[in-house]
Amino acid sequence: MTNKREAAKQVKRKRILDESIKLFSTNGYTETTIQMVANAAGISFGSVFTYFETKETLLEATVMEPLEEVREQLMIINYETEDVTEELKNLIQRNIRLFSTSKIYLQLVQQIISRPDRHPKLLMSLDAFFTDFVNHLIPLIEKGQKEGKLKIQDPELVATAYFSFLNGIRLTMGLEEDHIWWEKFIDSAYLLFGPID
Amino acid sequence: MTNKREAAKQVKRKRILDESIKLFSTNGYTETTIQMVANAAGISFGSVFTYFETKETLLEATVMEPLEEVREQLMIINYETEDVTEELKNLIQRNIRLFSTSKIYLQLVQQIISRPDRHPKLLMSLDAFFTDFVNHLIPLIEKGQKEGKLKIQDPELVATAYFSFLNGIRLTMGLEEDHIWWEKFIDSAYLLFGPID
Amino acid sequence: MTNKREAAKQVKRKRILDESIKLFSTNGYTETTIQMVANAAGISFGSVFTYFETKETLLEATVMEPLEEVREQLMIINYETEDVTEELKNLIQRNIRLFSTSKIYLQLVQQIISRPDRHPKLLMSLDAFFTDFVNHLIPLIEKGQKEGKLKIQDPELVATAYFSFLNGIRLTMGLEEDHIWWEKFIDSAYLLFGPID
Amino acid sequence: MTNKREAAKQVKRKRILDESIKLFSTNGYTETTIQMVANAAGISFGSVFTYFETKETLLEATVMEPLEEVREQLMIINYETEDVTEELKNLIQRNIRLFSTSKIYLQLVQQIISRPDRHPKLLMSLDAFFTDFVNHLIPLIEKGQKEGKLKIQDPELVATAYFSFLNGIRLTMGLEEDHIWWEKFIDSAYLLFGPID
DNA sequence: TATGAATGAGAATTCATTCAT
DNA sequence: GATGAATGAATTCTCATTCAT
Repeated sequence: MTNKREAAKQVKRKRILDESIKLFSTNGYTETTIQMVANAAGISFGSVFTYFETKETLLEATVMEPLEEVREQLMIINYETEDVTEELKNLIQRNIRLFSTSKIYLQLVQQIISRPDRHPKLLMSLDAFFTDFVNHLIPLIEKGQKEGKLKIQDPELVATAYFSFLNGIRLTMGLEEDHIWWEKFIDSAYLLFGPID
Repeated sequence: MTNKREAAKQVKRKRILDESIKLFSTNGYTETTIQMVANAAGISFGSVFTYFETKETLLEATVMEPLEEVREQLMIINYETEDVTEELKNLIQRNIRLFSTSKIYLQLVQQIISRPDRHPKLLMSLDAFFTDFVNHLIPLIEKGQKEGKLKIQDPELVATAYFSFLNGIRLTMGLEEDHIWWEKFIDSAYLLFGPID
Repeated sequence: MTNKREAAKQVKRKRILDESIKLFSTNGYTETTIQMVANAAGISFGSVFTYFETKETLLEATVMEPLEEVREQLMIINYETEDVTEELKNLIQRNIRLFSTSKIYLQLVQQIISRPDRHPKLLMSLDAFFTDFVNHLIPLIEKGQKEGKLKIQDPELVATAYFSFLNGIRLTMGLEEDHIWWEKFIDSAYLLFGPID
Repeated sequence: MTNKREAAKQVKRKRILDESIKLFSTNGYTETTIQMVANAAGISFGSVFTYFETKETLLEATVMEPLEEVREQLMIINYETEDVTEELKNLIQRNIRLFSTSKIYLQLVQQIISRPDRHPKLLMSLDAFFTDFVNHLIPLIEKGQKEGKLKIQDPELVATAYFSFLNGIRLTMGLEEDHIWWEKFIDSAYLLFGPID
């Protein structure tokens, strides 16, 4: 009984969130109206407020909830690998594919980052995410450097550069038509780690 | 006479533009009001319309005019150099310094890029700028590759990757405190070109 | 069985009413929401509608039901008294105490009276109450005048003046801190009846 | 030039204020919409905000500005009078006439007082006004008592009682039709001062 | 040219009421 | 009987743009 109702609620909530990603991403936060979200989700205007107290709250959920999914996929690293080079290339490929298939969501994230003063709460979360990512990558880089597979560089710098590169491509590929190019950037990304031969 | 008057006009126009960059960059287009611009520029809000027909027009000028300055500085390349490696490193350093000192303006540009559907006219211009930049860089990369100083890669890809990297750092450094880090990325950027030895 | 259930209902109904007095009195009719009443009464907001059809109905009950209690206490007059002066002073004392202890309720009543066009039904009831009060008082005043204890004045005028005075104090004491002052007004009120010596 | 424009502004502002008194008084603050005010004043909705920043600001002006006029008229007292009794009667008559002709405004004031927590700023001002009024009246009462014309009572209490009485009549006369009665209350009010003979 | 008053479309949010569970 | 999700009318306030002075 209650479960059924609760389930229905969750479904509806998810629908709102899904449509919000698209709308916020395309139109920006300010220029997306609650009415638009409601229409897209097939519910009445007032109902959006049943699920999200304010527009700001909705944005927060819209940004934060998918972030956890991204985190899960982005943080998969096999530190025990025999072949660091191989692991690194695989990791880059996974990351680039993730970025290339999350265009809409990432566009939204970049809007948030481009307005750092506006959504401070979100910015802090995104910043923490970034730090996490960098810290996850460092051990692998260190391993590669120890094994003489990678040039000696500050691992934090390398990880930061790599993450920046991923984001930068997303930004630039928003300008250009996005195509198979994405895959080509795997090699470029790899270079940032300073592979030796 | 007329010259004096004309000069005064240009000064005022410039003041509006300068304040617009800051305001649009910080508050975003929609959340910056003409009133705010007028206040910042020390004129009445009605006067803004004397210099710019609409808010959109103002944004266009705000984005496009500094772009020319950026272009000038970004496009300086000495193709005749004896030492491609040296020239490349100098170029990267100049570029990174330019990016690190243009934070406010670039934040504005990224807002535009994060909303590709919104300001199509501006997007086209920025896209053209990007293409220009890439095309300017290609000959130097080709020269380096021919001389055996750089790994053989698609020059367009390399140039694109490099430009993306610059933009990506700007994005990420907006998250992190911006500091001497910028300089450190010179080496990372250089790696993207695939230097041999 | 049914009695028990019925009793439980009455208890809940009373709880709603009690909380409504406080909330309507403090926040006004429009700015009190059914949700607030429900929260205060510890029930779900949907349940309020089980007990009161509409918000207006709730207000009516909130104003009218305590009025009967006030009526009972306000209308106690011993017409057969030997000493009119004594009876009058006692009556004033009882009335003033009642008013001083019913601040919250009276504040609500004054809100109703201050918006005569808004709740016409309630206003009629309050008006009838006022007329009743005046009519109840007249015989005592007449008796006092006949016995030469009170100055000859239109008894209806005197009663009206007295009732107005009570209400006026409530209003003014809302401004000032309410304290022992209330008791002091007994003498002032007495003067309105025109005591001789 | 500027004067003409400034004058026109003041006229329009006054029109808004005049209509606001009526509307707020009749419909209450919450149930008066800016649209209603705009319509009544014959201007567009948005223009109200040209003259008053917020609805709350408008209310404040609506309550406070007429208060100064009331103050002027209410505070006229000739302390040097030969005949305190006469002066007192005249004063009461003036006050009662003022109250009887300011019904609409006073109804608004009473709404404010009936919601003490809502408009704290206004309440403080009204409270200060009340204190002023009482303090102005005290010397005359003291004089009357010294001259043996008035019964010895705490002058502050008497003044407070008198002011409360005036307000109470306004409240009660809101219930009853307002008529010549007002004038009749002059004698009742006079009694509050405790005249001897 | 400069100013700022006037306008009104548009947006977020609130809330009484209804009604399915 | 109790609950709370759904609805949409209603309201305040914002702001680009126009235009008279």
